[in-house]
Amino acid sequence: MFKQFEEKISYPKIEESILKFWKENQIFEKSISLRDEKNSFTFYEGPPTVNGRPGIHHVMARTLKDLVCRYKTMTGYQVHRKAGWDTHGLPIEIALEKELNFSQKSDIEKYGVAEFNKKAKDLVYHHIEMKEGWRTLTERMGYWINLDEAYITCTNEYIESVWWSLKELYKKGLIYKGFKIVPQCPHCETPLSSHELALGYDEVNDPNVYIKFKLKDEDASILVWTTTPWTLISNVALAVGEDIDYVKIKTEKHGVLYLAKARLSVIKEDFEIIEELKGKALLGKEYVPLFNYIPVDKKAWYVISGDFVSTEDGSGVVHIAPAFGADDYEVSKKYDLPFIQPVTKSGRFTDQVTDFAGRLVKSIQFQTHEEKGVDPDIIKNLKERGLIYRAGNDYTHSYPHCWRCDNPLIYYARDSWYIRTTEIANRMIELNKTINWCPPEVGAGRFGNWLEENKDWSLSRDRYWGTPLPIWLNEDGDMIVVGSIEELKEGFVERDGNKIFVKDLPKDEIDLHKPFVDEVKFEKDGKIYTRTPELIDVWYDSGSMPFAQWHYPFENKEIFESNFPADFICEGIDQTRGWFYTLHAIATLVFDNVAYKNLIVNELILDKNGLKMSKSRGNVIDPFLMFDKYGVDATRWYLVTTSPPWKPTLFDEEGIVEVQRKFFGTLVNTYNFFALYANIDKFNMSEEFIPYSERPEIDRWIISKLHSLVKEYTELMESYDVTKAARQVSNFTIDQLSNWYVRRSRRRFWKSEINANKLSAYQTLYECLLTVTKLAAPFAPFITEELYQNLNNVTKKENYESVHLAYIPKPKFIDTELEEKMEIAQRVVYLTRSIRAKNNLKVRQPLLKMMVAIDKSKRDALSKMEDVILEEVNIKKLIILDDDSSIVNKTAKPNFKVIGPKYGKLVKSLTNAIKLLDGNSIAKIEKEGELELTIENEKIKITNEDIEIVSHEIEGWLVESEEGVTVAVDTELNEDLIAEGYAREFVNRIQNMRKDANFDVIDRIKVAYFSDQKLFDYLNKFNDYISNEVLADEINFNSDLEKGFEQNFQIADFNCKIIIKKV
RNA sequence: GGGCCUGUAGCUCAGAUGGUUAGAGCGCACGCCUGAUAAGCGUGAGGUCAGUAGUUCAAUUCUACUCAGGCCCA
Repeated sequence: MFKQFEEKISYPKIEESILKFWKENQIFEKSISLRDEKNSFTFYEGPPTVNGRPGIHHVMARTLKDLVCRYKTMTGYQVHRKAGWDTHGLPIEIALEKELNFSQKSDIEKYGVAEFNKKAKDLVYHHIEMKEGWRTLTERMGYWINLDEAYITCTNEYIESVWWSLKELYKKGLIYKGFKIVPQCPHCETPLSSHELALGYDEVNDPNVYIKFKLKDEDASILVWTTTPWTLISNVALAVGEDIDYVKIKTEKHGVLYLAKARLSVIKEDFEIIEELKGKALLGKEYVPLFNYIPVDKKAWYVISGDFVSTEDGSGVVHIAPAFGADDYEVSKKYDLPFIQPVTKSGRFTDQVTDFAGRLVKSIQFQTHEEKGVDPDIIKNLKERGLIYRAGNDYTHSYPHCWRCDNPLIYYARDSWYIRTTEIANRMIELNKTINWCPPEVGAGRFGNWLEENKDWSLSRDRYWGTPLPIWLNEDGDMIVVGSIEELKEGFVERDGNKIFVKDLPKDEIDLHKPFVDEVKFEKDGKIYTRTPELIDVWYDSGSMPFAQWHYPFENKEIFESNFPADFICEGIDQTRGWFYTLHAIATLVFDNVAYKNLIVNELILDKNGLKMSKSRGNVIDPFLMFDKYGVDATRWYLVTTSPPWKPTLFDEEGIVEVQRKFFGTLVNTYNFFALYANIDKFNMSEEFIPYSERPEIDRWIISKLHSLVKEYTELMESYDVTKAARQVSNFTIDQLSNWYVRRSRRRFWKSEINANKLSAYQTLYECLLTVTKLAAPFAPFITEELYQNLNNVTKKENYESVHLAYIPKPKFIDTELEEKMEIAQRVVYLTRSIRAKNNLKVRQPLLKMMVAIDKSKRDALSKMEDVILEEVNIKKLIILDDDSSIVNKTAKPNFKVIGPKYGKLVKSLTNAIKLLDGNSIAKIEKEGELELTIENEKIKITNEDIEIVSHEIEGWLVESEEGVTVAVDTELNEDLIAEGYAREFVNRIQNMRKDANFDVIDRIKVAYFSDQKLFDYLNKFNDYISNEVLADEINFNSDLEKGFEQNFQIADFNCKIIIKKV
């Protein structure tokens, strides 16, 4: 027996039981072990940072990852997939600082690095395993990935692989220490890399200040604009553009000022232009420094030239502080300007800056409190000295913020370690061209541009919880780079004044983290090497996962080699400069290869109003809530089908409801219909298989449609267009299978004894259901499993334990001609229904005849579909009209695609001429294939191809027309038709009563009714028909049935009481 | 300021190698059908395909610019 679904299905409940089934039978494990290892498809899991709870956007990315892997499995590939967790770095440290109530970085030192790191490790493991955490989400949503052998970035093995790769880079001369302007987070007291910078731009209001720099040798000032007043203390020069036009103006209040002519709009008072001059003329002018806290050793405070100066904002003069800007630093080297660095790595002024010593340069939000920056006080100071032209705090722009603590960054000159990625930038660009990006524009555009502007990778971080930079230095700056634990063992530690070699330490004391690694020292040629204290960028960790997840090259050499590069990865667009970049950069650096061949980029998920989801707006969607309400399948299906992954998705719960009702509801309903009748007929696919060629037209049609679907689906999936693939499955199920095939074929299931025709219907519907189930399986893994089990457990046609171990079938029976035929039939039916609807003619009322005018080439197809059409529209006779039929009025329409290229400019006049052609001329073209016309004094022979002939009305009939098909319906009724209509009404009432009375579909009944004699006269003619339809053994007029089920009706003008009773 | 994407019905989205009637679902109104039945189907209202200019016999589609929104970069 096929299992029937209850009327009210609880999808979440089914999903729970499927999860159990998978677990007990190890289906996931089998989906890998049962596939040929030589036919592998490699997927890399981008490790989420295990920090806090997962959200709906994680469900999106994980659905895409999962469905591609499941699909590949179902096409025969072996798809290994290791989960991974990103466990190092600032996000974890910050979460922990919060927990420990620390307010600044130095608290960690006070607390003890060893203890801090131990806590960090505990925290990440807790986040992985906690309730409603990562493991729960992954399992509940059916994301199949190996969680038990996940790679975890904070293990010794992982770090050792990372170290190995760094040593490889060192050997290639790609690692160096440099003094550069870097984005520095004063809160976290660490530099960030440019890709981290990309993660944290925010719209903010900054100071908008115009300052007067007094010139030494004339009574005038240069007007300078800045948004960072705190950098003025380090000012050493002013830059102008040599070719920019400047003006010298006189004002009442502020005296004589120099500024760019194009920026005069900043002067809000009356002024007089005294002189116009080029920037060149200003070069060398000396000015009085604003501050002199710090003595300088070189010539400073004069006007220099800078090609970066623009007149787009400000005053057209840029103040130069070499310690705080990349342009400033570069130009200062060119002019040999002094370097003033009065700010510490934590963003505070040094004691040298007496008035502001210890003050923060920017406001910072600490865990416990906010501390204000120094800008307002500097402005106040300058104002008191009359040096401010104008000061506000209203300059709105996007400014980089720390991606984890949200505080504004400062550009800051300092020492740090770099990877020379610029050396392989061209190679990265080249390799990138071989990657299949979905969508392509992100790869060519966003990522491509990024590669072209490549800067060296700022690798080091001044933090605690992360992979240590494996570099040891001696006092001369000579370095040792450690590439493995073996090499580390050559070092020693000092314990109680004793020197102990690392190799002699117990194994569990060797922890590739701070503070242990800092203890280790090396001795070479009599010199002592100590570790440089920095960690590496956490993004380097995740970018190393292709090899580090396998502890390569220390173990698993073959596995790594056969699984590199990945065939497929999939992450959010925010990873363009994150993981996508670090994977690509490291693969290019270490292996001179790509790290992935195909990738799907997914966009943000917004709320239904298009706003970003955020806790403060309260519009965050909890994935677990969706799962409990609608189930995982509907949520997954909705996310994938509502818009392509690479377009922002507006998340609307209503959408899930609709998906569930329309697609899943229809699919399950269709299955239930099948199960109902198959059970009655004891059908189980053990019957003789009826070859497609011997099946009725409608069966061959749906089979052909099904196989066309498989073909299209496969093509789309192969090109990673998963949204379209799923939409096709849904359209087929709803429109073709349910609304046409099943509806058209219903009678075959519920009528008559079992014969070839009925068997054919069962076999056809079974195949459709089974195939649709398989196609939908990667997207909706649960309900498809349930359906597959229900179908296959009875028939035992396949011996796969799970739909996910089955194979996507190959399309083999496609009959395009037949599909086209049915399309014509469907069009005729729709047109006919439209006529009936417009004229209020119920379908239950049979009509005598209809006529169809259609192009010659399609007449044959139409006549083959006659039965389907007539039955569907309840009309007795179909007349297909010939060309020379005089009842059709024909006009001609130009076929622009043909005449356009042929006649060019004549098209306009020709169009008019064609539209004016009369019936005779059209008939002539139809008969002779051509007609001569004179257009603008040119003789033109138009042929059949040049025009399209449209039949648009039939005299005296109700007519509808569309795309070259014209349908006309004869609405005249006679007594027989009326009688038959009544009989149908009567049947309909009884069927409804059977339903209301809860009779079984196969129960036989007796019928009795009371009504007008006239109605009886009509109905009596159709007694056999009625009995047959309602399974009645007898029908009696004007008699009663004891204890029968009775109801009163109105049939046309007659009142009627009907009583039915089971036999 | 630069790059990329988006702009089609009240809403969510399709589509068109440029061809004269631009589609679907949801919502609304009115019908219909129903032995799958708390489904289904049809009809109707609703669109200057963001705007302007250009290329073309023909532009919603191609090009340029403008406007609006998003993401990214400076």
